[in-house]
Amino acid sequence: MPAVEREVNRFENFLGTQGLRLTQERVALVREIFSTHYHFEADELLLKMKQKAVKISRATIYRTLELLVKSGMVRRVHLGEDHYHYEYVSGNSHHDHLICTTCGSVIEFHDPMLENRTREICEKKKFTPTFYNLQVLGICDSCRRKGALPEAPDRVTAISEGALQLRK
Amino acid sequence: MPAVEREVNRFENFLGTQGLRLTQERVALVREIFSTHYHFEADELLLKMKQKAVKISRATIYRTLELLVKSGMVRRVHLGEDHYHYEYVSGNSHHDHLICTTCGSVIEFHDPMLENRTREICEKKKFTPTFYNLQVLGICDSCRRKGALPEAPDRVTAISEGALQLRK
DNA sequence: CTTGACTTGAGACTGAGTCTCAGTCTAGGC
DNA sequence: GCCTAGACTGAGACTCAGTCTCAAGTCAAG
Repeated sequence: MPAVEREVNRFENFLGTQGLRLTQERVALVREIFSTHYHFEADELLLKMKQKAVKISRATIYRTLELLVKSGMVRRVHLGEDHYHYEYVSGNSHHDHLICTTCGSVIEFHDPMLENRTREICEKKKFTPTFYNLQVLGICDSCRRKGALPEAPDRVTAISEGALQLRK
Repeated sequence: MPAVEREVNRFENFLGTQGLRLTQERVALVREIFSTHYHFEADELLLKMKQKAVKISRATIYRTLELLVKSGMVRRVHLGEDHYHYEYVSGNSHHDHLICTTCGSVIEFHDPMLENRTREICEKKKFTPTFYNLQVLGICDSCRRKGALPEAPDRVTAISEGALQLRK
């Protein structure tokens, strides 16, 4: 079974446990999400479906995304901009993001050492963690080569909350 | 000079370098921010000023916050909810957040080991970081004692982007 | 075929944040 | 003291992601 169909199946199973149905709309969305996108926005999805002449309303998109998040197949993340992004979860692996403030590209990484250290800190503070999220904003290699400056004042200010003064 | 007035001064200096003026409204906002709040929201500020019968419009609040962010005195952060929070920057120290999904409280911490490791990762990926931000969502000690469960499905889903499936 | 629960689209609504514009203020030049 | 340019402000319109409502459609089970 192709990977996408496996995801459709997974979603159907989840829906089953909730007494919900796998409809045409939901199938179409899951296929779209798991075949082309990795990080995406709700509106982007709406647009894509419109382009493909698949009629799905905004409400349904948001509703389906909510279900996908609940099922654990999709995750809602902040990538610096002021609205949500979504990413699908493959193999449930946790990862963090390096986000280029010049071109918007996202590099993922996973680092057990960071994770362990974070856990240690939580223990020390008697905090029971359920989820953690590390974002690093900056300039990716290819943008730096093109001469992008770390300053990028507008974007950085807009995104990232006073980054400027951290740099000396 | 009391701490708050020192901040007013700092802001005035910044404004000066930009050819901008320190107005009554700006003074009032800086005083408010640096005397009572630590993490706050724009709307909260609007409300407080209204309660104190200080007439300041929403536009001015947002404009002033933008200036404060630019000056580096205030930082804009995402604390899980779907709008911005602000925090003032004292002594420019970087720190991260443990956010309780039950009571909303925020514990700050700073860990050089994490910071170094993050820097190493960036080097490895040839990424030039300008800012980083680590958030951990979970349950604080006092909520846990009161029996709060890590599940808190609604809030966690709403906030935190599929946290549920990370937990086994 | 009926019932009841699930699903959908359309469009109204919300709320944070932004923008515009006309009027006000102020520093600096005369 | 008066003028002027440019900074500043409030009111309210606007935007845009996301949510909600409601009437109509669909489907499974009895």
